[in-house]
Amino acid sequence: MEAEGWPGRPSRFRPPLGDNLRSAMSEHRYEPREIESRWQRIWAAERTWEVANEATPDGRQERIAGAGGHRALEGEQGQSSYVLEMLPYPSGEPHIGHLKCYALGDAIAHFQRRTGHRVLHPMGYDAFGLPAENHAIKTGEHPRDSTAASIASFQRQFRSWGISIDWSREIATHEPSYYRWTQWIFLQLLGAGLAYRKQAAVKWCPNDQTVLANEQVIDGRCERCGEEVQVRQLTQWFLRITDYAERLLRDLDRIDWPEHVKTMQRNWIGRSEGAEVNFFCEELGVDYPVFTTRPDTLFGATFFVLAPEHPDVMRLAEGTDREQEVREYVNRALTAGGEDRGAADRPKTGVPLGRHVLNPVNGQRIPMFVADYVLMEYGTGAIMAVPAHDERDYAFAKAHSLPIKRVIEGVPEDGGDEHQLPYTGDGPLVNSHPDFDGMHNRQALQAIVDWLDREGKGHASVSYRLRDWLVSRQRYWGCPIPVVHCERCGVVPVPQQQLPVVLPDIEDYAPKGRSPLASAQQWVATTCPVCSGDARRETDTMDTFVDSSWYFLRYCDPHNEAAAFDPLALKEWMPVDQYIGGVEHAILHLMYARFFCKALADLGHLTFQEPFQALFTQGMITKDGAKMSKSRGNVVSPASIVERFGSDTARCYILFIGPPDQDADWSDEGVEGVHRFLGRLYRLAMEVAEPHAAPPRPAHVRADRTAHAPSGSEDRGDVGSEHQGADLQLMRKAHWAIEKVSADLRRFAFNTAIAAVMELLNDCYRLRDQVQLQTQRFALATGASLLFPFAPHLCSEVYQQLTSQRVWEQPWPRADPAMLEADSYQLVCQVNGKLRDRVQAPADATAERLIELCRQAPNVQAHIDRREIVKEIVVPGKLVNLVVR
RNA sequence: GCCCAGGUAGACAAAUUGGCAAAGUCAGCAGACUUAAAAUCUGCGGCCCGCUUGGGCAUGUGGGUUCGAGUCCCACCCUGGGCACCA
Repeated sequence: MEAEGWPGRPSRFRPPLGDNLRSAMSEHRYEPREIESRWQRIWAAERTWEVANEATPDGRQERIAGAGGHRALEGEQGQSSYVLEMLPYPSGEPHIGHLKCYALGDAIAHFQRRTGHRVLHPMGYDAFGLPAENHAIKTGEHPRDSTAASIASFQRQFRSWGISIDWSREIATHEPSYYRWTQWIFLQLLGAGLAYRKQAAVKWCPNDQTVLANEQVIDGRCERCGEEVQVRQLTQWFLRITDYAERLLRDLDRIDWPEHVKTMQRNWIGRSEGAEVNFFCEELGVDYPVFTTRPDTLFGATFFVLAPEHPDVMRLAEGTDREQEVREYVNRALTAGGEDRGAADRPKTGVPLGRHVLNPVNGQRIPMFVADYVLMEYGTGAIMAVPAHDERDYAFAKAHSLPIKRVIEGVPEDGGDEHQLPYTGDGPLVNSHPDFDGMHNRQALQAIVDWLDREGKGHASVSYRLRDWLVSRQRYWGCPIPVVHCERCGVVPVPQQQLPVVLPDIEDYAPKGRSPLASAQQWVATTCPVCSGDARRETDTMDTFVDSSWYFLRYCDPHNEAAAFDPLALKEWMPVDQYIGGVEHAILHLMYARFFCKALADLGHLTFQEPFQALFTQGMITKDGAKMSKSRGNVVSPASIVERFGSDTARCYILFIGPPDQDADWSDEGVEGVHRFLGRLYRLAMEVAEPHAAPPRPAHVRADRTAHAPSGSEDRGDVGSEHQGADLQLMRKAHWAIEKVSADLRRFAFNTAIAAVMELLNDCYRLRDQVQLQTQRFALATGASLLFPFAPHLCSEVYQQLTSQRVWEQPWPRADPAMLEADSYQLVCQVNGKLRDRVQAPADATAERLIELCRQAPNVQAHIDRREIVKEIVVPGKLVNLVVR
C-alpha cells in the first residue's frame, strides 16, 4: 500500500453528525473467534503460505506449489528467505513458550514476505523421545499413538494461532520416511570414520536406564529427570565432533548470533593452548606425555599424576608394595566416580604408584601418583603437578606433604612468601635454569616450548574441553542405528537400499539396562549384508538430538524419496536466514546442528558450513516471577487465552509485553489491555468503513472539542483551515508510524512497533471529528497494514473492510519523506545544560538564527540575566545550549 | 571464583548515534454517557518547595569525563544466566 497510490484520495466528504451512536456501535462488536476462523479457512483453502521450490528439476514443484498469495506481488525475482523456529517436541499441548516463539517468527516471516521475499516458513515435530516412551511404560500405549495424538493437538493449536506455515512441507522425525534419511546420514558419518564405537566411562542415568551425552549431564544429574548419574564402562556409539572443535570455534565469528550464545559455545569447546611434554619412566622405559598450558612452570614440577582410568595405572603399580593400595583406590574411583567428581572443593585424594618419572627439563626424578582429580578424557589423562603455581596441585601437595617449589617470582607485594602460594599470576622465572631465570614467564613459556621441540621432548599443542558426542541410547522410541553385528565381519552398515531399518513393535517398553529392542528377537535376528551369515541388529537407538540436527535441510525438499535432499533445493533456501528459539539449546542442539553441517559439507553433500546465519533467542515467559510449571500451578495455557481473547490478542500481547529476547512476566490485566486495543481498532474501522451508514458523532465529543480545543492548538502556524490541520496531523502520524514500525521490525523491537500503532490509533480517536473520512480510513488501513504481522486475522478483516483488498497481498507500506518532515519544530533551549524553555523554530533556520531564538526565549533571558555567554552549542533540529559564566 | 546480561514511576516498559527522562500498556484518580453498574469515550498522572510564572531533586550506590550522561570511564551493591578439579 503506497501512500501515493491510496485509492480514492480525499473527497470533501464529511460525515453528517448523528446521535444514534449506541446502536451503530453495538453492531460492531469485536468477535475474534468469528473473524479468526474465517480468515484461517481462507488461508487453508487457498494454501496462501505455501511456497514452491523454483529450481527442483523433476516437476515436483507442481505438487508443493500453493497459491502463494504473496508471490503475486513480487514476481519471480523475489529473494528467498528462510525463517525457522526450533522444531517443537510434541507433548500434550503447546505451552506459552511455543506461542512466543511462533508469534515472533511469524511476524518476521510476514514482514519478509511483504518486503518482497519468497519466504520458506515450515513446521514439523521432534517426535521421538523419552516422554512418550515413559508414558508407554506406564500405560502400555504405543508411543506412536500418543505421539500422533500430541502432534494432532499441536497442529490444531498452531492452526488456531493463524501462523503462516507452509503446511505442505510438514515433517515428523519418527516417520520412516524421515528417519530413513537420519539413518542415511549416520551411515555417511560411519563411512567417513566420524561415527565409531568405543568402550568408555560413560554417564548412565539409573532412572531412565540409558546413557547420556556429556551435554545432557547438569551438575552430575540427568538433564531430563534430575537423577544422579552413574559412571559405567560401556561400549557405545560416538560421533567425532571433536574433529571439528577448531572449526566450530572459528566459524562462530562468521555468524550473526547473540554474543552470549557464542560465548557459551566457546566455553563449551574450551580451547587451550599449551604444550605436550614427555616425562620418561625409567622403570618401565615408557614416555608419558602430559598436556600443560603452563610449560613455563616445568621446573616447578614436583610430582606426576595419572587419572584412575589411565590404562597404564595397574601396569605401573604392579610388583610394587603399593599395588594393593592402588588397586583399591582405582576400583573405588571408577565405580563411585559418578557422584560429583566434578566438584572442585572435594578433598584431593590419591595414592602413590611407587614409580617415578624424569622431568625432561632438569632430569629430576619425581614420584608418580594416581588421583581422581585428574580426568582421563582431557589432555592425555596425566599431568605434571606444579603445586607452587596451580591451586589443585597445591591442595594435593599439602594433603600428601609433598615438596613445593616456587619457580615464578610474584609481583613485589607478595615477596615470595610461602603463604602467597599457590601463585597463578605472572612474573619473572626463578629456580629454573640459568637460561630462563629472570625471564618473564610469558616469554619463558615460548622459549621453553622451543627448547622442548628442539630436544624432541615435547611440542606446542592445543587441547579442547569438547568431548565426542555419545549418540547411542538404550531406549525404544528413537531412530534405530542402522548397523548389524556379524560374528565374522564385525560391525556392518545396513546397505542404503535397505533403509529404513524400521523400528519394530514390541510388547514391553520397560527398560532393563539394555535396549528394549533387544527383546524383539525376530527383528534382531538378521543376516549379514556382506557374508550372508547370521547377524544381529544393533539394538540401541539414536539420541533424539541426531534427528533434529538436520531437519532444516529436509524442509527444503520434504517429499524427496530418492535422497535426503536435493542439492538444488538446498541451494535455494539454505542456510536458514533467521532461526528462532530458546537459549536452552545454546549448546546442545545448536552445536550438533553446526557439526552436522560441517561434516556433511566435508562429505560433499552441502555447499555451506553454517546452518543458521542469524539466530534470535527468545526470553522465557514467567508467571508471578517464576518459571511456569505444573507443580507450581502457575501455568497459563495458550489455548485458554485464545479461547477467551482470540489468537490475535494472545500473539500481540506476548510481543507487546517487552523486548522479545528478555524474560517477561505474564499479566492477565496486560492481555486485556491489548485486547481492548484490538477492539478499538476494529470498532473505529468498522465505523468509518461504511459511508452509507455514516458514523454518527457522539454529542459529548463535540462538546468536548469546543471546550478543549477552541482554536486548535495543533493548528499553530499558518495552515489554512482547521480540517486541513487535523488531516495533515493524522496523515503525518500515519507516515511516522510506517517509518517507526518498519525500523522496529528490522531490529525485532516488536513491543515498540505495536506501541507505535497504538499511538496512531489514539490519534485516530482523538482527531476523529476533525478529519475527513478518507483521512481516517487511510490512517486506520495503514495501522492495520502495519499491525498485520502481529494480528493477521483482525488486520485482514479491517483492511478488507476499508479497502476491499487483501492486506497480505499488499507490499509493505512506505512512508512519504515529505510527510515525515514538519516545517517547524520545538527547539529546546538550555542554559548551562539545563532545560529553560522551548520555542518553535523553522526547520531550515541557520545556527545563528537558532541561537537568536534561544536567547530571546523568555525564560532563557531570565537565566542569562546579564551574564556573559562564553559558548554556544547548536544541535540543529534539537537544541541550543548557552554556556554562561 | 571466572565470564555474560540486567537494575528507569505503583507494575511492565520507551529513550536506535552523548542532546527535552518516562512513548505505549496496566493499575489509580477525575469527568462524560447511564436510574445504576459494566462496557465505552475524554482528561490527569515522578518527588519536594511554591498561589502561579517557576525553582530544586530524580534512571541501583559513590566518583569521573563533558557545554550536556539513563547512555561513556573507574569502583562498588543487588538480581538473573552460563562456566567451574579441563592441567
